[in-house]
Amino acid sequence: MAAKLKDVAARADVSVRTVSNVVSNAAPVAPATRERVLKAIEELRYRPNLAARNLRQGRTGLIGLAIPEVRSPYFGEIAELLIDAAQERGWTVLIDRTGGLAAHERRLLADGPDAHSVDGMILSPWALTADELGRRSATTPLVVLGERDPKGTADHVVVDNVTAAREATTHLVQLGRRRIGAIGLQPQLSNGTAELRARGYRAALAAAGLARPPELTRTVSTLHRAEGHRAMRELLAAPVRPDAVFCFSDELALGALRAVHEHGLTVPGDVALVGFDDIEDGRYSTPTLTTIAPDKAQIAERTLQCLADRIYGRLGHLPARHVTAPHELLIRDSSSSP
Amino acid sequence: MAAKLKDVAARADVSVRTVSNVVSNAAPVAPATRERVLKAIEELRYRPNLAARNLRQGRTGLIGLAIPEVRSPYFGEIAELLIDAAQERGWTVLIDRTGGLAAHERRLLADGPDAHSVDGMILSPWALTADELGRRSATTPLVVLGERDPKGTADHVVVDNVTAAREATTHLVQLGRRRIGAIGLQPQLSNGTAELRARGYRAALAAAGLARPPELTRTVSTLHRAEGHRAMRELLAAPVRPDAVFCFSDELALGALRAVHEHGLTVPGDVALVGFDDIEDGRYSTPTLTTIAPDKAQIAERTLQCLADRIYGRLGHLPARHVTAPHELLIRDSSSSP
DNA sequence: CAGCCACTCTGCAACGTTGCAATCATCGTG
DNA sequence: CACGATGATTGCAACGTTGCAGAGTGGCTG
Repeated sequence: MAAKLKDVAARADVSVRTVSNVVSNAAPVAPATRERVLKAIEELRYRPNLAARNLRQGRTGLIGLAIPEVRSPYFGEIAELLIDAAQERGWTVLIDRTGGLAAHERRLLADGPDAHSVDGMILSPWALTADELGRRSATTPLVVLGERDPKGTADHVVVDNVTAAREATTHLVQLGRRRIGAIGLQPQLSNGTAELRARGYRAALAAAGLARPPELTRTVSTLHRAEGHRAMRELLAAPVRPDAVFCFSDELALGALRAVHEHGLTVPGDVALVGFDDIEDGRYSTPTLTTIAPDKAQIAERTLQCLADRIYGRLGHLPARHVTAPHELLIRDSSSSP
Repeated sequence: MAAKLKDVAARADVSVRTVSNVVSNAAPVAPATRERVLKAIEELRYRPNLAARNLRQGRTGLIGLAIPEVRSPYFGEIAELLIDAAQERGWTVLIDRTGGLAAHERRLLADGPDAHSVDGMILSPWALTADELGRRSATTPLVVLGERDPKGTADHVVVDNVTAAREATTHLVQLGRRRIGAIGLQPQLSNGTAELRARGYRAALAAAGLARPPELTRTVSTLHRAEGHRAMRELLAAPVRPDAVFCFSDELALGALRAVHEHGLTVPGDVALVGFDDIEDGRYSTPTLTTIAPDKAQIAERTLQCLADRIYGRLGHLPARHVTAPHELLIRDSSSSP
């Protein structure tokens, strides 16, 4: 049987309330008393009962994190940083894998994760439209990762996808490439990210006065390697072969890289590649992968900052905040001309 | 204000207890009454308060998962499968990243994750000795991932590391390789896994009558790519260069792969490589990576099976179980002789 | 020395749920 | 028709904690 406040109180010969005051620093306690209580706590190995505390305070100490998948390198890295940032603030993260399913995401918005009550939610939506996000009725503080409706009711933490994609594409232009393709469009998803990156891609080509033949862009169903692999094979099979491709994720780029090699061509010699996300894999692939690196640490930090502000009500009912985290173009071997 | 049982009861014109009975199926309720209650629940958007339920029942519905890191592909994949398996059983997984620190792991064993109470724990120890695991005083059901003291008090779910490592090494022998190195020994860790794989590696060489010069084995501080990269560089710089290397993880192997390429050599032509874990990255690297593939789905499933048995007391106080999940040697391009 | 204040400490009640035991209605059976 | 069995429903208490209001103690001030 675990020790409770009552047991500690009996042993230290004080009231239950005083023990509680020591434990949670709710009211001043005389040094001598505090000492005695702490000793009793130690001896009985007392640990507060979270369920009771939560019931009383209406807080759970839990943060819900809903992401499409844990195993993907990008989300894995983000999840880890978020978990660390949450831990620093005394929260524990409860992970919910949406699998990118709209129904699952919708349920989360309405009910919270797994029927567990949480103090706040971090959602990385995949299939949900900005509209649905905006209409959400739940009152749990929510921070959305990724660009969405600016008029939405929730805080957003984003990177500037249009600018980043433009920079990536412009980099390829400056290498002297002229048939620059793109892999990663997702017209079937209401997910705005792919569209924003596509916009940056087109803007860069337009600025360079380059043609934008539709056969140089490929849509994908997921951002996984397999899709990048398939898409690149299609591009290489077409009559007009690209001499560079901007992939909307590093995983797509790694799949594409493999397809190029299988086709007997070289990277960056025949085809230059740029990815997006700066996952660790890209630093050890052959060749290493040029990529857009979002500042993930800052994304995590600002996300929790937003959440904390909402939970502790520091923002009152201010309108939703839009935080843009910085990014950087990391030029590595897949796009350097040796 | 969220609706509670009382509100629903008032609206459905029944007692609080009856609503509770409908919600938790604790006692039979007449169809008509149930209907009325469900309607009220719907209208008021009632959701049970978990904190109160937990307080009353002494259960939390939470499972702690403690792993060294979330971002690593292997643990990410395992975590995802565990989360899914837990969800099927109505549990929510709470992830605690130990960072592979002994102190952190020790604290977990004593206190549980983040001072949150959980119904059960899954621990993938990194730095903890079998001895410390065995001396654990906490009574929370615990399942340990990875081989440890067979006399321990906790259930274990493992793969047969010795056999797997022997198979991997024997495969290299059968390719005709004679200077077969190993990357991944971790003598500084009490973690038994590396030692077991090393044992299998040595056994295979001994069985083939091959020499085992110590300069062909490399220790590492972590299982990351960077360490594999460094270790392989050292092996290639030595006077006796290996013609094959068994890496104790796929990440090590991918780092090693890069080092081989940087050295102007080819895989598998000059050096054949075999990894361990079957992470997704290895299926898309160039060349694709031969590896030992543990049956991760089964690891997750059996782990939760064990945990459920403990939590629901089906096993009573039976001695600790040792479950061995199957594995498989997947031969891919990094070790085929084209 | 009365009066006040600051500092500690305390008891009570409540958070929302469920286990327990009791009550009430209904039905089948001897 | 009486009685027990069965089924449906209920009230009370308790889980371990903290907010609140208040009591006790001692010192300082006027």
